[in-house]
Amino acid sequence: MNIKNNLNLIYNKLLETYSYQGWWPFIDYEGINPTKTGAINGYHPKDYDFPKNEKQKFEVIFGSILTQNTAWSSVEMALKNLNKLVNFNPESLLKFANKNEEDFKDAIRCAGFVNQKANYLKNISKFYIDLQDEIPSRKDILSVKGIGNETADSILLFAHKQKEFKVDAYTKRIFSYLGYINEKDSYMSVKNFFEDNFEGDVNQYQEYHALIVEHAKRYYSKTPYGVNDKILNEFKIF
DNA sequence: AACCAGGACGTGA
DNA sequence: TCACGTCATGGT
Repeated sequence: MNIKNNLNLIYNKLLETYSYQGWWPFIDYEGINPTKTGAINGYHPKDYDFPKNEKQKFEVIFGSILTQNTAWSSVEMALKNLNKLVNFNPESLLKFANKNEEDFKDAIRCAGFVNQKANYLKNISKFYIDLQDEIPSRKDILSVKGIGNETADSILLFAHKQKEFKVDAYTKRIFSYLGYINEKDSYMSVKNFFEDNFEGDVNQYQEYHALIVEHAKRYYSKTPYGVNDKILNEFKIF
């Protein structure tokens, strides 16, 4: 059993099944991918040249925080609300959040955890205002309160196009079901597993994560996870 | 009406 | 380290 090869074979299988996912979605970009579950706008299949500007970069960064344990449809509404109140840059957000705390919270309330996320958005904004370099280190991003492993990789991979594999609950469900990892493995061990064994560039890192989400939404959202997953059944290794 | 959603943090063992 | 409670809201 060649695990290293299997991670690439699984990637190919998912890509063949669902095609290009066009992540990260943007609220002001009209892409089309009718096969995707949930929202169909904002995705840009097969185009990896994002973010195209600073505004989109911070849309990814703010969205990465807003989507913590939250459905994307809710995040999309929050971003649309926010877009009417502030420009997607750290100075604008921080200024508005401090002067109009309640309006700011009302805008993002639909994404849940409003009190926490309001603070997290202000924290990351301060971080980028003070940032000296163009691209922050993973360690420095993690020092921001509200940015954990997954959000850090989300920001690095989709906002800064850094080759960091993003792991989420779906990733663990699929690959523990198939027998490649254990459900309770640490974030970093799963991340390292993919980075050591999946051969792909930064665009394929983005695509793999998006494909995992698409696949997991269909077969790994209800327990027992994976029982109806016939697509990846051939890759089970136990 | 319980359960889940593209997690992170604080606490106590 | 690690398991567990908490954080909020909307959809199914």
